[in-house]
Amino acid sequence: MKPLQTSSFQTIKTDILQRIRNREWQAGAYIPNEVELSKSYGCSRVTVNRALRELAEAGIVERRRKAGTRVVSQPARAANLVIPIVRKDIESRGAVYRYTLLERTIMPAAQDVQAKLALKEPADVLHVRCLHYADETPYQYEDRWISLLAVPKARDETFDETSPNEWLVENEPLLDAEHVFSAQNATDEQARLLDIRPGDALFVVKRRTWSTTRTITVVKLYHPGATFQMISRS
Amino acid sequence: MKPLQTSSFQTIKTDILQRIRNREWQAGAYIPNEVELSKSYGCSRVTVNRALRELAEAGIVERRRKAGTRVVSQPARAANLVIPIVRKDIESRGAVYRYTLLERTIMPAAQDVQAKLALKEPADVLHVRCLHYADETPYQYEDRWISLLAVPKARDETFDETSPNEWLVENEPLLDAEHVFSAQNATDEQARLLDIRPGDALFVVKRRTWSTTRTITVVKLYHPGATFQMISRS
DNA sequence: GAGTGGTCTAGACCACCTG
DNA sequence: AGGTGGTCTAGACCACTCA
Repeated sequence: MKPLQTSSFQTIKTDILQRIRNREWQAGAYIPNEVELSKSYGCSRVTVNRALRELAEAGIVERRRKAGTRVVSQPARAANLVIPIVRKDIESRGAVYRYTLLERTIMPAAQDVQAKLALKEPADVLHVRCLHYADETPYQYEDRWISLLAVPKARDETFDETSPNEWLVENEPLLDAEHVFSAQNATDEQARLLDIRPGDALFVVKRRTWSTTRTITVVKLYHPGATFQMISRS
Repeated sequence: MKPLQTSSFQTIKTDILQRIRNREWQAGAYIPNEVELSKSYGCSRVTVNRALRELAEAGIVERRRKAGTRVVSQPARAANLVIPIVRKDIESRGAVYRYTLLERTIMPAAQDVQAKLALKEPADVLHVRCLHYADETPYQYEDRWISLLAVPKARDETFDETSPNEWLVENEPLLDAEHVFSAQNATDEQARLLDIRPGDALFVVKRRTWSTTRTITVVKLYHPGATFQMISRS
């Protein structure tokens, strides 16, 4: 399945994982320090360090200076989740992508929007609602608020052809983001737009993106049948 | 918010990210190689390597030997998602945890179960259904299949007191796992168990865990109002 | 104060890939 | 064939934090 990893730090990482699995190193216990491990593995300390660092990033062990490295008792499952760009997601399934703009409004931020975008004073915001189709079937409904204080350029963009998703990736790339996933029943309007029945379960993704200080956009994505998959390998 | 990172590779990583944001290094373009970067930053190549490696892991750049390092055009959003152990999740919200066993049956695997657990021949499997409460309110309904071929010890465990979740964490820790998230409407039975209305939107997590070769468990978790949060920092 | 992990360096060899 | 990233080493200094 996976290509053979012959690098030394990988071998060491796997070996340490084995020992933890076999209870040779019990949960909660401290494992030998880097110097001792490097001696027993016959490698340099840096190599052991990399193995242990990656295990710590995976949540398998905890490390603290002076204290040492300890096996985490009940590690929470952690894994990398990838949320693709809608168009690519649809196209990778072999479907034809189409985009429709439903609304594009500029207005002063209302109380709740001001809070969502963490605006300190009232300011103009851009409200965009749109639909993404896969083979002419509604795939995702997008409801987005953009702070014009943070992205003034967005004022001149019509979003007729380009979806806000892609426009922002082009114009404000690599923002920090927070995602919250949940399930909710489709409202009448959502059902009409997505061509499903009211009450049908929707997979909802709320995304907030920001640059150093300013919150830039808040978006809610509604998928009727969407699933997210993630694989974690120890 | 975040502690100041004064380490050299962090500084370099941030600087490279800045240059990509500022379009100094355009999407799709190759950036200078490690030797050149280490000269311009006045550091060793290993330090640049670590910065670039982490950016590659974050999906910001792509690296190939001989070719070099290229800025990814439209990086898919990636982030680390943490799925805590139910009990810890509930207790961390300040609620009281309680567990109830609904069913514990040993039977030969039916066709579909055999497929789910990737069993090559018919074998006994353990079916466990249970409920997790937060402050006496149903919080999660769990429907799990355990391969007794892979975990024979489970045959002697009653799961009266300990939930299969925690029992497995204790007895078969650190398994590889695959998660699939989706939304679905509650069936009549699910609604009754979770004390909600039929049709209410449920957040569903399907988890498959395995060790080197054998699939060990398949579990479906149904949350009425559950949300998962994840934060990605560039 | 002292032990541990966190990081950096200079140099080296190798694996992989592209031209 | 040659350039690039991937990794390793030995030694070093530093930062953190526990006792």
